[in-house]
Order: sequence, then C-alpha cells, then structure tokens
Amino acid sequence: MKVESVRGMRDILPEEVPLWQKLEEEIRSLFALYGYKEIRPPLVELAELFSRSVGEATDIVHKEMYVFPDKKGQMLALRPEATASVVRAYIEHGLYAKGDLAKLYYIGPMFRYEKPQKGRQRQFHQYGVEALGSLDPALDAEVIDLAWHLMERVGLSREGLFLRLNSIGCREDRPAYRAALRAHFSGRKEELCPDCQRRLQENPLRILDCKEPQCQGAIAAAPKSLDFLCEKCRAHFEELLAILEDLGLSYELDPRLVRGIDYYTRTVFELCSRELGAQDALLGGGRYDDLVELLGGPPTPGVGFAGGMERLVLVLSQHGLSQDEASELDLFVIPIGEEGKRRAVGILAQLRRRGISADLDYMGRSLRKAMSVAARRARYALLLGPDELSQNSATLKNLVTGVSSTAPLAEFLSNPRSFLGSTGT
RNA sequence: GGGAGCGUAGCUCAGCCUGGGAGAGCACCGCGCUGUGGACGCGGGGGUCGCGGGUUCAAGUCCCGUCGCUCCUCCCA
Repeated sequence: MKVESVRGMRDILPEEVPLWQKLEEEIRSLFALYGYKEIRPPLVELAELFSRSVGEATDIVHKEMYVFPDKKGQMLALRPEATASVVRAYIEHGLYAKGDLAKLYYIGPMFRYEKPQKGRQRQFHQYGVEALGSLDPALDAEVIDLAWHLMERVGLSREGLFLRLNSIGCREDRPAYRAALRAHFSGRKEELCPDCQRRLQENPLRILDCKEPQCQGAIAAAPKSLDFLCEKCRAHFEELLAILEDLGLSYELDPRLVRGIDYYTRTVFELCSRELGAQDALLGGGRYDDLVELLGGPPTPGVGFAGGMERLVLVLSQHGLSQDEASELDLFVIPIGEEGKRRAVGILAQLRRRGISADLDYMGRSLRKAMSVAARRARYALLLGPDELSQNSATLKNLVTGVSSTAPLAEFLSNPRSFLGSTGT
C-alpha cells in the first residue's frame, strides 16, 4: 500500500522553500525592529488551555481542535493558535515580574481539523506578535502599524489591502450588549439559520459573524457594540482611531467584526486582501485584556495579531514575486574514468573545507551530459581525466564565458578562490 | 457540516461522450559529436490509468462505493 501524506498536511517542496525563507526573514527582522523577541512554545499543550482561553463554544475548539489522550490519559491538544500558549508561558515563567512590557513573537505550525482548500490546510503556519502589560491605545496602534508595515515590506501595496476594525468593549460592557443582542435576535429567531439559533444561547456575538443569507436582515438591524461601550472603552477606541489617522493608516469600521475567539476585548481587527476570494484574511488580532488573569496570572492587558504564512505565500506568488533561481554552486566536478572519480572525492572534500560550494557527478553521466548539468548548477566545471592527472593538474572551465584553462592541482587547491573569479561567496 | 468539478508517465494534459492498441509535449537517459554545456536530429527508459467493487467476451472509457485534490458555502490565518 502506498503511503501518502495525511489530508490537509502538505509538503513544502525545495522549490517553494526560498520564498518561505525570505518571508520568514522579513518577518523576524521587522518584528525585531519593533522590539519584539521570539518565543518558541511547544506545539502540544493541555487541551484545557485552549478550551478555557479560546472558548469552549468556538468553532476552533469545539470542532477543529486535534485532541488526544497521552499514555496517562491526560487530554492534550495540538495548538490551534499560539496566543494562549504565549500567555501560558508568560505566566509560567513570571515574565510579568520584569515590570516591563513583554513584547513577544512566534512563527510556526498550527493545527486545525478543517476541510482543506486553497489557503487553508490542517497544518498551517502562523506568525504573530503579543504585547503584554499595557492598556495604552498607542500600543494597539503600534501593532496595527506593524501589520501594515509587514505587508508593505513583503511587497504588497496598500491598495490591495484593507483593515477591518471594531471595538467589542470590555467585560463590564459585554453583559448589556449581549442582552441587547439576545433581545434583538430573539424577536426574529425564525429568520435565523440553525447555527445562529444555537449561538443565540451560547454566544450571541457570533451571530454577527454569520454569512448565511437568511440571517443578514436581522444582523443588519442588530445593535452595534460601539453603542454599548463604557466611557473608558469609548475613549480608548477614539484615541486609537486618532493615532491611526495621524499615522495615515486607513481602516474601515465594521460593526459586524467580532472574530471567532472568546478572549478578545475592546479592539479587534483583520487585515484582508482584495485579491484572495473566500479566504481573504491575511492576519487578524486585537486586545485580550482579561486573558492573563483568566489563565491564572496577574491582571495584565494584552494586544497582538496572528497572520497566515500560506496566505502570504499565495498572494505573493500571484504577484509573481516568487522565488529566485536556485542558488548556484561555485564548482561542479566532472571526473573521467576510475582514477578521476577516486581523486575527485578527495578534491571535493578539500574544496568544501575551503568554503567552496561544490558538487560531483555521481550519476555516471557522459562527459557531454555532465557538462550540461554543470552549466545549469555551477559557475565553473573542474575536469579530472587521465590527461590532467598524468600531469597532476586539472582543467577549469568557466561556464559563463566558456573559457577553459589548466592549472596544477596543488596550486588550485591551495587557493581555489583565486581561480574562481570575484563573485565567489 | 452542505454543494460542484477533477484524479491517465516526474510535470502539463489528450484519450472517456460512441468499451477492444495506454498516448503527446516537456523533463530524463543514450547516440550523432571516442574528453567539453545551452541548438538540432535520431533512438530509449519510465504508467497498479487514485483505490475497491460491479456490468461485459472485453473497462482508462459505463455503474456504485471510497480516498485525495480544487472551487463555492461555512469558518477562519
């Protein structure tokens, strides 16, 4: 039986990797520029961490999380997102005790048991930042600025993107708003889809997120969270908008934006592409001022976002900003005959120890064919045949100019770089 | 979770409607050119036709099931 990869889990092949590496480098360097430090939490956590933070009733936990018992029967989960893990680590290692804002970032695989399609895999990759310890709206703005900046940095234009923004208030505002939503939707319960009828009890906010046509009428007429903000939340949001305008960052207020995770408070946002179709959210985030306390730490506000690598790769390859040519070798060694082959192995080892990137034809190809491969992969070819070896020399061919020359082997090996032109790495 | 389309060589695909030789282009290998690349010509290797079952004298082709991918919906990154 042929073994294949698991549904929703895919290989990132060598030809795609350069683009991934480039993006990862851009992300790391930009996060560092804003003062964020990398943290690498484990991929496996207690399942309870996510059910308590992300929310038992959310789709992510309720139907998408990989949960399994370990050999002691402890319920574990493959992380469906990383904010909960980062906050857990923040509490567990007392990072709050340093008395400063903790600015952390991560990048790595996440797991959600969903129906795979373009831009959505079961193992996917997210990068994200978390800033823990300040309630300053300027920090919300910094995080949003970072999100925009990152998109510019990887080469996406502002015109192809838009920011959806909303405030859903703090935990004091929530009961009144939730009651208002419940009252509103209860009156129109018959219009709602089955999912929303369930959400009416569990979490009426999520109804706003529903895309079912039959629900749209009731949703459009629903009360808006912005009308239920307390004085502090209102001031916070207004300050944020003012800063965004100062920074020249555009946004679209979206009273329906609530996001699918329970821990959010106040600011929520998504940065979306106009070019991606159904899966258009490139990154999403917001404030989570109660999460640290909820997970057993001291009351500590936080704000952050997470973005999907696969979607970034998708948009960028649509723009043709994809990978560079495969990096070329300095040298390709072509042996002729048994003696040449035997000598080639040793010469190759010496060259590599001198920092020359080099490879050898292991395929037993004809000289003609080997030369053709060499031309594709390397800047120079080194020929080792009976003629050369009888004089302890080697033929070096510049594959760009086509010029060949012969040099004593000892001389070549003592300072190979002087024979290989200036562009050597 | 619901709906639709598609799985044939490493890749892109034709063949399926109207059942009977498994094919093309690219890639790969060899030769022309006995030790020198990109061109050209000739030749060659490579396929459980996704998998399982059914109909039939005969199935890549028709039918059913299943797995996978893609798209829409849903959800989200």
